Amino acid sequence: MTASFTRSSCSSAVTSAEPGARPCRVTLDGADYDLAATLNSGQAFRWEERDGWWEGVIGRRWVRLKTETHPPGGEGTGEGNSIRSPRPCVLFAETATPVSDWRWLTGYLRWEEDLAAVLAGFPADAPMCEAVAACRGLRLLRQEPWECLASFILSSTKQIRQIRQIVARLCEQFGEQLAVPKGHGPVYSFPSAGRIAAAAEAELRACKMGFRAPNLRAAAGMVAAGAVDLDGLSARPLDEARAALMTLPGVGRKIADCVLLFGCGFPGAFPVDVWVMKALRRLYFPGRRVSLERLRQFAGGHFGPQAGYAQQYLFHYARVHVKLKH
DNA sequence: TACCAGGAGAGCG
DNA sequence: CGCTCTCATGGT
Repeated sequence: MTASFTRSSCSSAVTSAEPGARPCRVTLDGADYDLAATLNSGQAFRWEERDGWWEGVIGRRWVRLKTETHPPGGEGTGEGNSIRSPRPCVLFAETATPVSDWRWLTGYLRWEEDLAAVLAGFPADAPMCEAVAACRGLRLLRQEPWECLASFILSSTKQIRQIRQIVARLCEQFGEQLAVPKGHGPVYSFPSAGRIAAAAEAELRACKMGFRAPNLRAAAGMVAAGAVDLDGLSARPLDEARAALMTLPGVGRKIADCVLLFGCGFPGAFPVDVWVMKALRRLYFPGRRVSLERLRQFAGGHFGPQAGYAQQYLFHYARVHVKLKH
């Protein structure tokens, strides 16, 4: 099942003297997409919920999103949570400027990905079944590699909430202002590697990124100079791409795997952070001492070709579970 | 107050 | 190899 049915409406006036200010809408059909879980599960850091919409920036476009999910059997089917029956889901999207081709959006969201096929590749053990049941509709995104890389260089030993604040300051300070509909506050593009490389370390530290500032600046310089070709990574073998990323300062195994999974489309990349580490130990090795490297080894063999997707379910499941306790 | 946060990298035995 | 320490900042 793919989301092939598209309805869109744009103002066709192209000669307007006002840059922006002409909203454009589209409606896309799909299935099983939890926008809140997906945009708020520590993959991307620029989405905010306002008035029932998720507002954010993709590339150089402001956009806001909303979904409506319909139960497949109509009324009277109760809360039956059968994994086997996908729930139809409609996406509403609005931009500030005219759009004729929406692939930049469907690609970012992986809107047309067959989630059931992905889930079918997960191991059928109890922990994964629980995670899948608890995080229905959770998706991976396909982000721009540079924004993903820079964001995760800033992520080390930071809470997700703070990563968002730092990224917001960085964009406000060094990004370019984008068109928004009337009544909305200003938004900014994610600054290019060249722009960040040209900034002084003190300017970056003013964004409250602390000791990560020299790493971000140096990594930006290497990317801007072509020392690491981010857009070429997806065509290389996983191990090679990872090694290339790890030549960048501030990029170790975990952050490299985040970029490979969220930005470069490697489905087998499996980032192990403190949350996933705790989840793996508690769910699969209770009462035993297992090293980080051993956990990675286990994950690579146990979760199959969609290991990265499984990791996102474990991560989100672990975080939501902790939040429920408070 | 003490501890933790989607870590990395250096120094040590 | 595996362990420990530090880095900067804000939230609980």
